[in-house]
Amino acid sequence: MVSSELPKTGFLAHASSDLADLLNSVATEVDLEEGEVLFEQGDIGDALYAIVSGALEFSILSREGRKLSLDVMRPGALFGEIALFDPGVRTATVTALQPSRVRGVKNADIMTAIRKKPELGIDLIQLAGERMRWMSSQLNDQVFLPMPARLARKILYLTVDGSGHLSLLTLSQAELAEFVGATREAVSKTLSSWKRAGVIDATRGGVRVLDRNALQVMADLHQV
Amino acid sequence: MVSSELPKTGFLAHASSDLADLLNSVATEVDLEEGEVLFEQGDIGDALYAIVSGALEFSILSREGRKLSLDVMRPGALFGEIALFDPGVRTATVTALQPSRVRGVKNADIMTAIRKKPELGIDLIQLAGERMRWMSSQLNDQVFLPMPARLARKILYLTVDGSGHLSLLTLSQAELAEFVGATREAVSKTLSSWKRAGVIDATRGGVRVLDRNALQVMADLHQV
DNA sequence: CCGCAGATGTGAAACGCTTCACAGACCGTG
DNA sequence: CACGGTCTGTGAAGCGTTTCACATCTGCGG
Repeated sequence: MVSSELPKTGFLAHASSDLADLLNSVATEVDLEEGEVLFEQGDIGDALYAIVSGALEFSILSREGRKLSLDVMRPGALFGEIALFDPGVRTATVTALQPSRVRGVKNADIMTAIRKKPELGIDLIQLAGERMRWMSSQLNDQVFLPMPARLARKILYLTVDGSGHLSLLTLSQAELAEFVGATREAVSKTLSSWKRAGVIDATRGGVRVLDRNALQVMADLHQV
Repeated sequence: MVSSELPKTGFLAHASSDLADLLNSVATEVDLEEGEVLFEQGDIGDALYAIVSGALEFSILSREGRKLSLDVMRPGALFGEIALFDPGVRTATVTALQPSRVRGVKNADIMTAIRKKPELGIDLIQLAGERMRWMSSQLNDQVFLPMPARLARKILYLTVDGSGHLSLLTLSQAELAEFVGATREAVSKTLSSWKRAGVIDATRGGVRVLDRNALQVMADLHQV
């Protein structure tokens, strides 16, 4: 049923072993191609997932088809926890950005596991808590910050990686625009001005961070 | 320690009895005057609260002091669940809109209770799930909807009450503006136009809904 | 019943972002 | 190596909302 090693990064790094045990016993593995959708906002879902390898995008959609991307999730990340005890409509869409492998555990299996090992329930509440904090900060940013500050924050956020900082972010300007909730043109214009200032270097299909501190300043400024 | 009856409305209406038992045994009661702040974004907190009576406002703050109000919570509502297993900085501010009474249960007490009654952990994950769904919809609204649609939605949302619909919403236009994330002037102008159309009636310090269906339409429209 | 503070109405100007339109750059593929 | 499609840069006009500046209303305390 399970064929590959579970990573010890992301949320899994500090969760109790009960969670890893669960993912090693009753989970089913799913492989995704680049661009494949694991589940979509509006689907009925009752499974929690853990990322084994690859990278998945987490986004929400408007009724008119506009997309707001929120996160790029990497190995060790857990998601889909809302559906755990409130199996129902998914509130977000998850898409593979690269060929990826995930493990899913069904609602019912987690319920029985929690009744046997309450510690597991505590882990999952903590997971939900972290997600809530994070969602709350996203709402804060979207409501209170002007576009350039949101852009700076997302670039900084998406270039941290367990150990340290990645300087290169491989997202097109169109994709970045979906992350900040703005148009490609607006993103292009601010990136251009930052490039002129030597803060970043923009190449086709990617952004390289040159001066992290300067970006940090942009992220706090309310005017450019 | 506990002197008054716990309501059977809100989240408490469909939670397991373990939760009510917990709130009846180890909880401490707090009385709040109108305008009093129970906790503030940034505080360290480790308690979950249930509302016994009154009404509390749930809001988030920007660093510059702007406020986005999200909800008015009423008897039977539970909140502060993020702090449960991730005791740390509160992500929101809770203020009494009227004299209110709440019951708080500490992190540690809930942890021991869950280890004895795993069912309780399931209840709390469900609570977290509901909150997540709701936060997600708030983010969706704020990002994708124009101000008039957000205003219509908030008015509709804040005038439902367990049994049916309240027609009168007692919030000033300035307060409504904080709920929709806009200025008082902008809110005043759209309310005026709706008043002219006979959809609502605006009096000093309150809005009365006359035509719920028409408001429903405004809530879905992307242009006025 | 007067006065006054807070609540509401409304217009004009400014601003940030979108929309639209298009030009140029890059890159895989035939 | 030329072509087509995607990605990027940028200007001009438009739109919704904020900001600012007042006028007006309303209810309560003196």
